[in-house]
Amino acid sequence: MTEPENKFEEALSSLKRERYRVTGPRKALLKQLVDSDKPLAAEELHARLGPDTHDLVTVYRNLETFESIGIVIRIATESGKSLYELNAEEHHYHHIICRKCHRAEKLEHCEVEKLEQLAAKLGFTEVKHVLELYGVCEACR
Amino acid sequence: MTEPENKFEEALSSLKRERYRVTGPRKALLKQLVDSDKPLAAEELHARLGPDTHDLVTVYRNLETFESIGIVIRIATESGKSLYELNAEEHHYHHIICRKCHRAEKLEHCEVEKLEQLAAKLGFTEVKHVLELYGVCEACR
DNA sequence: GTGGATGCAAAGAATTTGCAACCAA
DNA sequence: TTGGTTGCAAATTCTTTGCATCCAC
Repeated sequence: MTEPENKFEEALSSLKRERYRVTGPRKALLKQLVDSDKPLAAEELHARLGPDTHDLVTVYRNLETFESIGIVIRIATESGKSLYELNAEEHHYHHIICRKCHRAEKLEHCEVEKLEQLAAKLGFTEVKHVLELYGVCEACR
Repeated sequence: MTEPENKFEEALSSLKRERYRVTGPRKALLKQLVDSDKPLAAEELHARLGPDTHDLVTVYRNLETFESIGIVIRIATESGKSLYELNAEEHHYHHIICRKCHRAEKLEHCEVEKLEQLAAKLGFTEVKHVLELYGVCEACR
C-alpha cells in the first residue's frame, strides 16, 4: 500500500506531466481524495474543503480533469449520482454500498476478467467495467 | 427463452397480483419493454411510444412501479442516467455498452457470487449488484 | 362511486457551460 | 506575459413532486 504522502506527490507529478497547472484548489481537492478511505460525491468533497473556500464547479471540473489523467476513478451509483476516489493502480477492487446510509466498503478481488474477454470477442476495445454491490449494512438493519 | 407474448402477459399478471391497475399507458410501456432487446432510457421509451401519446412523467412513474414489483430492472450507467429493461428472471446477465454509440449487448454468465458472499460476511443483507462493461464497439472504431 | 393513475406545470438535484477576472508557469 | 483556471451565474439534463382531472375496478 502506497503511503498517503506518496499518493499525493504521485498525483501532482501526473498533473505536471500532463501540463496541467498545480493550483490551490487542485492541491486541496487531491488532499481530500488522498485522505478519504471511501469514494465521495462531488458535493461531499466540496463540503470537506470548507464550502466557502472553493467553488463546487471547480470541484467538478477538476474531478473531470483528474479522471481524464487517470488520477481519479468515477463510480456511477444506483441513485444516479457519481462518487469519486483516488485511482488505486496497485490492484483492482469494488465496493459494497449500503442503500440506507450510503457507506461504502471495499471488496477485494474481482472476477470480471472473463466477461471482459467475452466483450473483446464481440469486437469491443478499451473495455472497462463498473461493478458496485448494494445491500443494507448491519447498523442500518 | 420465454416468448414475447408470455412476457407481456406475465407482466400484466404481476401488476394485477400487486393490485395495480392495468391502464393504457402501462400496457403500451410494457409492450415497448417486451419488444426491446436492449435496455432503454426513459426518454427513449417515451419517444418509442410516440411522444404525443403519453407523458414522460407517466413513463417515469410506471418504470418505478414496475421496478418495485420486479417486472423491470434499472441500470445506472456511466453517464449518470438510467436504463430500463424487462427483468429476465430466468437467468442473470450483464451488458457491454459502447461509450460512443451507447449500444448495449448482452453478456451471459456472471461470476459475482463470490463478491456477494463476501459482502454477506461483512454483515450486509439484501445484497444486489450492478455490473456494466464499457468499451468501444467495432463500428465506432 | 372511488381511489389509484394520468397529464401538465413546476420544482429539484446533479452536473455542465459561458464569460470575465485571475494567477501559475 | 499569457493561456490555463477559477468563481459566479445561468443553463442543461434527468428525474421527482403537486394537484386537478380522469378512468379502471
